[in-house]
Amino acid sequence: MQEKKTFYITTPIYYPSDKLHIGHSYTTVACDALARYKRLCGYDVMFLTGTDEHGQKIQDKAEARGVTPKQYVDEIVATIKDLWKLMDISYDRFVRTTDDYHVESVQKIFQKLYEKGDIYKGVYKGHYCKPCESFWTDSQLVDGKCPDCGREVYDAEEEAYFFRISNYSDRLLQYYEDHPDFIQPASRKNEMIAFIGQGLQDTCVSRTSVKWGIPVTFDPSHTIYVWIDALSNYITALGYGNTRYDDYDHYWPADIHMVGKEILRFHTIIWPAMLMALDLPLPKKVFGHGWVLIDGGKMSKSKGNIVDPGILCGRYGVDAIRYFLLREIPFGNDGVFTNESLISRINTDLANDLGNLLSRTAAMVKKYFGGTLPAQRRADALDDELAALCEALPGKVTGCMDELLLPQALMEIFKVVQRANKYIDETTPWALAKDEAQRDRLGAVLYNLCETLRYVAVLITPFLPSTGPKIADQIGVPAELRSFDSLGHFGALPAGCLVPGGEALFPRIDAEKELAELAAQKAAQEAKQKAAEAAPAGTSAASDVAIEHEPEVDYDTFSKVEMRVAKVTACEKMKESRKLLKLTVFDGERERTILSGIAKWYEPEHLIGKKVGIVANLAPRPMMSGKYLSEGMILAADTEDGGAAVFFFADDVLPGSRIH
RNA sequence: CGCGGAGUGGAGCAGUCCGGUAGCUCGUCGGGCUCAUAACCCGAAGGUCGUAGGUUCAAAUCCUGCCUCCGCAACCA
Repeated sequence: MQEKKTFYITTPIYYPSDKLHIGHSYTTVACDALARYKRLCGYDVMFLTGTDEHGQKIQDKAEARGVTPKQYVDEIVATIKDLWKLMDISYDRFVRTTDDYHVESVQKIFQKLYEKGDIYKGVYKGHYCKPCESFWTDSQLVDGKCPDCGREVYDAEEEAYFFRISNYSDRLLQYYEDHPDFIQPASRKNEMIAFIGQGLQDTCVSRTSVKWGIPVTFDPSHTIYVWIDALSNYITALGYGNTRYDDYDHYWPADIHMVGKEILRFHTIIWPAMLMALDLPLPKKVFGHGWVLIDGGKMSKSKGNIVDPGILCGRYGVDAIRYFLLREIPFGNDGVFTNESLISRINTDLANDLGNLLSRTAAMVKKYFGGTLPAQRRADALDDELAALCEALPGKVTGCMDELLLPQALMEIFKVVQRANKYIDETTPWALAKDEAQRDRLGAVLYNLCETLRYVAVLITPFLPSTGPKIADQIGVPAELRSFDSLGHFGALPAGCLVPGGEALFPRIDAEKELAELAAQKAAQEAKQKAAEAAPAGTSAASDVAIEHEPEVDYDTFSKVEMRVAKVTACEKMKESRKLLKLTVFDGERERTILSGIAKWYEPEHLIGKKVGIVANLAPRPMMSGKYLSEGMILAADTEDGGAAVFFFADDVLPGSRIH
């Protein structure tokens, strides 16, 4: 017996420092559809996802919460697995970078690269400020002195391990040339080539300052930094360097690494270089997909526009959300999520076209034939186009999937749905039903519709895993006719099959009402939030803005922050920056310079003469590679649109007054 | 001159590599049908393809300048 062809596909491993949002769902759902499709086509599929659990940020968050880092990530990983279960993600394996076997493998990989000379112990040459216990590079110094305290610094070195990636520039470029499909979409390939062209710096692959990480075996004061730890998950999860799994030889190299465009560089430069250094084959394809944008911008907490996939699935159904993501986001580009477009997709495609086609077909079989299709059928030339379209569909969808054109694959399926709706108009079954002589013809028409729906049901299942079987159930498709192979020729559905029908697949949404309700919910949440802000002691349990809290501080700690009123004496735009305004303020004693990222929302002339709040004892900060020094911070709040609102004080407040 | 993307009917996009009647989805308008989830089917209107020049028999498409928007990087202490 011939061995099945394998297909290995991976998502990035996600960083569990927060709840996942719709963007993570997008990546994962896309991989899931591909994995399911390949399984349907008979491939031996390995679909890997997981979490990247080390690093400073997790360490900090855990500390703030008063739990160990492991406890912290365990909790979040549980919610991630719940989300994937909810979203019908059929992953075969879930790798965590804190898993023992992964740790063991990563340590071996690090050691091997070190022994080969691809990792070497190097130093950051720089400058050390003893009182501040801080390490600075040349560019960070201000006038050759410590940027924090302005004191003298010593020449010093901090040790770290480096990966000799510079050695691999030429081989990487050569590989791109020999494998034109390695980086997808092609437009991003040029970016990567340009990046390498600038010259690759050896990458720092260890930290001494981060404790929450995998220790370097032969030098335990170092932990392994993200690249080697995280990227290698794609092979450790197959058992490379460990005994937990044993299918590295079976599945590697990966067919597709699916990643967001922001991490494409690491997957097409660092990761292949690592594999070259390990003398391992490279993945066949790295696909950098676009982002799910909200109202034309990136999701961000300060904008309060994080879309929670769990809530959406609860409201509209998992398959509706999966459909939207897979259909609406163009191949390799960014796509925009709005409630309007989501509802519109659900109504027009899923409810009107697909759901209604099933509903009207099942209703007619029931009405005219009591729910059982007759064996007596009379064909007509009108049927040919529909049948031909169905028979061509599996090939078309496969073609799209091989090219990773997921929206196009769905469009092909829906073309058939639309053709079937048109077929009903052409054949007018309700007219045939009035003429007893046309009974055979009517039977054929309804049979063809059921058979068309069978094709649709089978092929749509990888995208909409619960809708496909629901369609098949409603037209009584036997189990053996739900396979890809059963789509060989149009007409396989047995005669006399029972068509039970059922509930509407996707109830139509009253868009106006729904949008009004969503708006009302949003307003209610905002009001709740405002109320919570007005009453600081109150608990704001529900809010669509994820509020991140700092650990509680005592009064002494708070009083260490010296906030004062200052008068803006001068203010100008900076030609080097679009975001920064350079303000000169009088703080009661002296004038100081503060750079503030509010240029987008304030004109300099509107600020001059105003009294603003500043943090007066914030350590001065060199900016723009040390060209400027910012001596403090202007108090401002985030606005709804992601902008900033500066606090202004009344005329009778004197510059220098303390703010408590 | 830091890097990159984008500007096409009301909205969102394709077409641009390889010049030759400007296409799709939604929306609007008109018609048809009544099996169905006020769903389905047919038809129409609507665009000087950001802008100014250039190359050409011919430019959304190639070249040059300019304008606007958006990411990224330096940076928002």
